[in-house]
Amino acid sequence: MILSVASPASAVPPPPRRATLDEVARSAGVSRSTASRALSGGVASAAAVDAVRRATERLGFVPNRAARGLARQRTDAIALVIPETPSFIFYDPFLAIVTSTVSAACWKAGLQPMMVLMDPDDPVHTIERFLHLGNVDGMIVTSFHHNRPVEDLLKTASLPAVFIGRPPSGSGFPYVDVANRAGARSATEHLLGRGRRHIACLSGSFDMAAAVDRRDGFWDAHRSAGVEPGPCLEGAFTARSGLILARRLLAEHPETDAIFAQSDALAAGAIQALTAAGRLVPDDLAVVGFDDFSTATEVFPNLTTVAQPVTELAQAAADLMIGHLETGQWGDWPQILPTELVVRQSA
Amino acid sequence: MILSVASPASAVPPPPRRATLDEVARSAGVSRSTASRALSGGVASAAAVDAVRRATERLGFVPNRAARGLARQRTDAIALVIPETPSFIFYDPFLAIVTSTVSAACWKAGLQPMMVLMDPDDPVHTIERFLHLGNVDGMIVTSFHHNRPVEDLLKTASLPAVFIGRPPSGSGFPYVDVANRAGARSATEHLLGRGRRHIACLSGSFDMAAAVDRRDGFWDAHRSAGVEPGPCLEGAFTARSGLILARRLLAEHPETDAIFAQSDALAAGAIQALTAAGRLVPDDLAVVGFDDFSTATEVFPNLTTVAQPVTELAQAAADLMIGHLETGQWGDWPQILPTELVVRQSA
DNA sequence: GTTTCGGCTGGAAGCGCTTCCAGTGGCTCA
DNA sequence: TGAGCCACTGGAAGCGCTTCCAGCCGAAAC
Repeated sequence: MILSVASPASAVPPPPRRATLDEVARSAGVSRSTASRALSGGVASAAAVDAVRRATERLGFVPNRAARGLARQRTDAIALVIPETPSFIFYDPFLAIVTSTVSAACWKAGLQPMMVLMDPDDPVHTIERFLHLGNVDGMIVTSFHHNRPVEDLLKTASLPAVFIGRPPSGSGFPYVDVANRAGARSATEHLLGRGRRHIACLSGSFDMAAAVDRRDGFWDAHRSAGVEPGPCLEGAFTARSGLILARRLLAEHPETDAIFAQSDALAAGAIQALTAAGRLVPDDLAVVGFDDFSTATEVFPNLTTVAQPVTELAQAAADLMIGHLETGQWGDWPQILPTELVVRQSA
Repeated sequence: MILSVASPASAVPPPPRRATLDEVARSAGVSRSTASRALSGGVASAAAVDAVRRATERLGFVPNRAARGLARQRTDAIALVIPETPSFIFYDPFLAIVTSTVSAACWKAGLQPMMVLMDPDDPVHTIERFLHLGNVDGMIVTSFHHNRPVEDLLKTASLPAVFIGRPPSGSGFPYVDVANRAGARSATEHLLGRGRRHIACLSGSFDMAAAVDRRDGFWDAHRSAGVEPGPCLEGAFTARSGLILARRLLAEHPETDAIFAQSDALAAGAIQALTAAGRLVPDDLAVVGFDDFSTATEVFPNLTTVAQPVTELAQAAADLMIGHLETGQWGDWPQILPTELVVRQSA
């Protein structure tokens, strides 16, 4: 398998020893305690702080994380738990935004974010091992599918946790979410308002709360309008699923004149199927999506969709976690962020 | 911004204190030293090992990572450095494979992988801060663009490092790579073999070694065949770039009868542009890609492409790093893995 | 001039683990 | 029977940091 292995003997020097607080203190002419206080904002005279600061720079001192963690009984790291297999994660814009937002928030707060994924070969165990290892102070969980073992695991990990997206069962974890139900309702009302009367719903998997909530919103709108809701087909939040479900829909429910797709990807897949079947969007069938990610304006016709504030959502989760770490108290939750219908061409 | 903040008073109990080695030792009726040895495979009688194992289970003991790290002077964590902004990373199949492979390899070796991305607002500093914090034993760097500050940074971090993909300048870092040049050559030879004489190359950015090497392979094939190479257009390794470059190509070099695209994404984008322009693939223009990711069989016509063994590549990098951590020595490098031309419909 | 106070300080005791070192006891071998 | 080994063990000394606790000093209060 290996083609070439020419071997220029190791060129990389062994890492030089790092300076310790002791050395900094000595170099600054103060005690270790004072140096420590000066660095971490405890009581210390201006002169001491200054001397320590200078010594720190002179020696290139960087505090040892393990030692600090040991002494303070905290790791200053938090886990971003995404119980999905890596291959999936890398195609989901939602997770991309969540990851980068949470990471940025952590860095700003002096915390180290760590991504915890699931090893497909050994799903529960990798997470368990990580969380129980006591190397994080808390966790932010997202993209959570209803899954007893994992949920139990998170509970027994006895770590503070925040969920992004309502946990499926009433597990008592603090969480933030968007107004899925209201958003779905407004999307459906938009379709009803345009005179559509045979509206189908393409849904993500019902093991996720978002899918359930959006379906309920879809039903709410129908109930209020006194219109019989069309079929609700369950799949996944992906384009591929949209394609498949839309094909099935055309075959089984030819009277359908509108689709509420629970994600932009589902909508995009559906539009692909509709177009392939010679149906015009929005004339023959109107389509509304959910997300307002970049896909929404990359497909033709551009998607009418329910915009959800993912950045704010992730930020809220991070704030909740960070606040708890700092104060020991949970801030207000659940925080439910509003969605907004963005009308474009597809409906 | 926040819609609802009903607040069920904090329901999450404070984490219970964890058992320590001392307690395990006492419970097992041995000394702490013996317990430590029993757990980490040092010399210890079978009876002692067994007693400690049982006590460990009874007490739910999990070793404290910080304490262990402090005592052993190592963190048992390694950084996967991807100097890209998060938004980019999440759409790259190469990185998806690398990430999951490296993670799995680390877990297997008892190491904690940590993803280090670039904060777009503060590119160098986030990495610097992380690496200098001394919380990893080594790093695996990939998707590296030529970038002096970052390269210097990696050097001064004085951590053992392995690159996936040849570092642009001869920086002396151990690395693994695929045979980019040979792969590109074989792709080009395939096109020449089919009688194409006006072959263009759509390239990724030349600040990455892969783009340079693949271009060189493209030229190699032409030189050997005594054929004048067509233009080489530089962009990025993305579908969008493929679309744009192919349009330009059609306008500026209408005689072109084949395209060697340096990635599947580039090829897919190019095919989209060609199809839109009414050109038939492969009849009017043949297209060869590079990667053999899932895109290759998702576009129409299916891509003839150069398959690269990304999983093996990532595994090799992880092995190199892990080996160094265990032995203090670098294994053979560079390891250059072979590519293979997969012939499908597009050429 | 003495007491009181408050701001700073250094010493020392850990945090939970690893590992060196000097045993201890049971064996084998002469 | 005693010397010599060997396998195993516990004590103790750290790893580098934080933090409690006295103690010191000068300034304010009496």
